[in-house]
Amino acid sequence: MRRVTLRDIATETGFSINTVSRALNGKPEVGHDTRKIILEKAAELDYRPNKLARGLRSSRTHTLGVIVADVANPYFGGLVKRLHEAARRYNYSIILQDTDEDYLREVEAVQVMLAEHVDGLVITPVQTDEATIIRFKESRLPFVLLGRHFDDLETDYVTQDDEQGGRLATEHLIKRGHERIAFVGGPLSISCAVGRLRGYEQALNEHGICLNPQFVSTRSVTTEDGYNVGKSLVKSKPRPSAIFAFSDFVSLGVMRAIREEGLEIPEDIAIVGYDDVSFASCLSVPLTTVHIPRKEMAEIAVDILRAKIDGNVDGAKHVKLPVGLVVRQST
Amino acid sequence: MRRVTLRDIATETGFSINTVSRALNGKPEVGHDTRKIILEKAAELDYRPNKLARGLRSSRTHTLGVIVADVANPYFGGLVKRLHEAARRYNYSIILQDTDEDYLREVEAVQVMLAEHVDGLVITPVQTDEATIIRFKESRLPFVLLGRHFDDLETDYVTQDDEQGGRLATEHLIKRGHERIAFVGGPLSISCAVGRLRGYEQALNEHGICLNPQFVSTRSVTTEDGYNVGKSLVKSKPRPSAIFAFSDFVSLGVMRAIREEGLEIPEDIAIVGYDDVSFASCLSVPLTTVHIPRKEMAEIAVDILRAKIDGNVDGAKHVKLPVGLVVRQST
DNA sequence: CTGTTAGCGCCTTCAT
DNA sequence: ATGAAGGCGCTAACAG
Repeated sequence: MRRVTLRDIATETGFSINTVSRALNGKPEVGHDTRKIILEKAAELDYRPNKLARGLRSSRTHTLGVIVADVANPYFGGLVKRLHEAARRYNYSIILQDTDEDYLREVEAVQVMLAEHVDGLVITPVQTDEATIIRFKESRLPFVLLGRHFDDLETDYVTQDDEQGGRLATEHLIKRGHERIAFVGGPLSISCAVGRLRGYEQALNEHGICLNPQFVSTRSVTTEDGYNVGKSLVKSKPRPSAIFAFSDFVSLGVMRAIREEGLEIPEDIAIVGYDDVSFASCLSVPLTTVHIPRKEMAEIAVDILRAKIDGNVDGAKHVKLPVGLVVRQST
Repeated sequence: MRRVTLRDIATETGFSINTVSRALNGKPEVGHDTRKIILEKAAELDYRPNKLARGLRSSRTHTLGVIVADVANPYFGGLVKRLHEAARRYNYSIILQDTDEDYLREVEAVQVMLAEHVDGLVITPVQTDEATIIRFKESRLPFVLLGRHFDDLETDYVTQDDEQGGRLATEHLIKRGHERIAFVGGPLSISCAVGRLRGYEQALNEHGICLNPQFVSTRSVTTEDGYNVGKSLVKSKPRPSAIFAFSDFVSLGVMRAIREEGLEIPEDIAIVGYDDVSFASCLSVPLTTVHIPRKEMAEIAVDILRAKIDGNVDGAKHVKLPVGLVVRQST
């Protein structure tokens, strides 16, 4: 029950392997009848090309590498899903590597991708430094950063507009009448954290609210972090009347801290998250959050890669997509 | 800036391509010094084998296929993460396909995996029928079902013990003094749904509680479903004092329905979920739920696959791992 | 111990 | 419009 190869079709139809190959690849220089016969036989035998052989020959594997920090996190999971969808449309397969937020793993993942001869690479780093990225550029493997970028590095990237997101969230709270708005941010080594903080500051500024340093922290990534920071915020005096959190996961922690103090959301403290992760709408108090256009981001990333793979490059592409505020009941 | 090949190392060291290959592959029949020279040169040149060529030659790609229903769902995301970890340990790469719970996509995914020449396949189907699976067996590609199985099909599988899970959850509620325990189950086309229902029935039986058909439904998969079923349960008279839901996602919906009626968890209605998804512990009322040993499941699945790939087979393996109850504040 | 020979399945010349 | 030859990079078989 061996695999069907070009040779099989060749012997069965009487043509040469070559003609068969050409017919199957839709080359123009094949006789009409010949092509028909060959295609029929191929279908009959359920021929499927051997990607390995093809890849070896053409040095194209029709495979994209995807490196993410944590697939178990629905934020990345969603991204991976979209990437897969986009890639599928062009018959690209996806090789996945999870770095578990670990820098060494990321380096390793890159090596694997190189060994796999992926045609292109999407990488969604979270907290790595630039070294990996620089190494990339040297490897000449087409790649694009997703959801994060480095200001001082000339690479292609597709991100959400975090400044806008920060502004949207903060302005929304201001419009609801809040002035004591706390910012439970992420570490500033993450580019999105910086953008969101800037947006927050801008919004306060524009509305003549001065920033209270006590209300600003930049070290939360997990729910746990959110809980801890939330705890101290809730106990501070005066306490904030609203909180803008780095992510929906961080929000979960903050919400819990708020509730543990016997306070109500949004009556006592309003809260806005970020990411619009799947469960955000399902919480007991559905979470107001910033929606990231993951689908578009994934599609654009794949398009950029395809262009680079096909050699249609005209300088690095920098795409920053607008985000949207999803107002639910936590504000 | 071409890739380094065996030939490069061969010419530079003066040995034949072959010897180089053997040295690099750790074959015993290579001289000590020779090996040393070759390894050094390989390191110096930063040689990395071409997986395509290797795969073509040896018909082993050192790649595992993973087909899941929805990576964006943290349940599957977690599974994928674990699979990746397990595979990584043996230097297997992972090709991912997301079926989006769609049967046709699943069929397509299998084709892709075949074309990719993966060495083995892990498949985590949700609601497909057996046709895909049967087709597999014919393709002679080593595969293992994860988290689900078919009673009447002789295949390898690794699952959690859903009957036990159903029993654990129900017994826990009974011990807490509940008698009016509702079951918000999943469609019985999903094997886990069947197991959980059986466990539920058994537990009730053993404790002499008779099953109230009004309290049993089997059609919830999403949070939305949970919400709808929850709504009607909450309004029924007498209403249940506890609810055992098919999954944590379904629980979210049920919890929301409960709250909307102005009832408290767990005081008015206790609730137990299933899956122990990442956010279950972070909810305002942390969810009591059944923990599935995903890590072990993933590891065993990979081990089974490795054995099959290496031809060490001794009949289909059926592994059913015990689950555990994680008691939190929703009960 | 090491080298030679022979493909894996495909595609790209070049010839016919 | 078709065929023959060569090779992508690697490994397995057989010599020496």
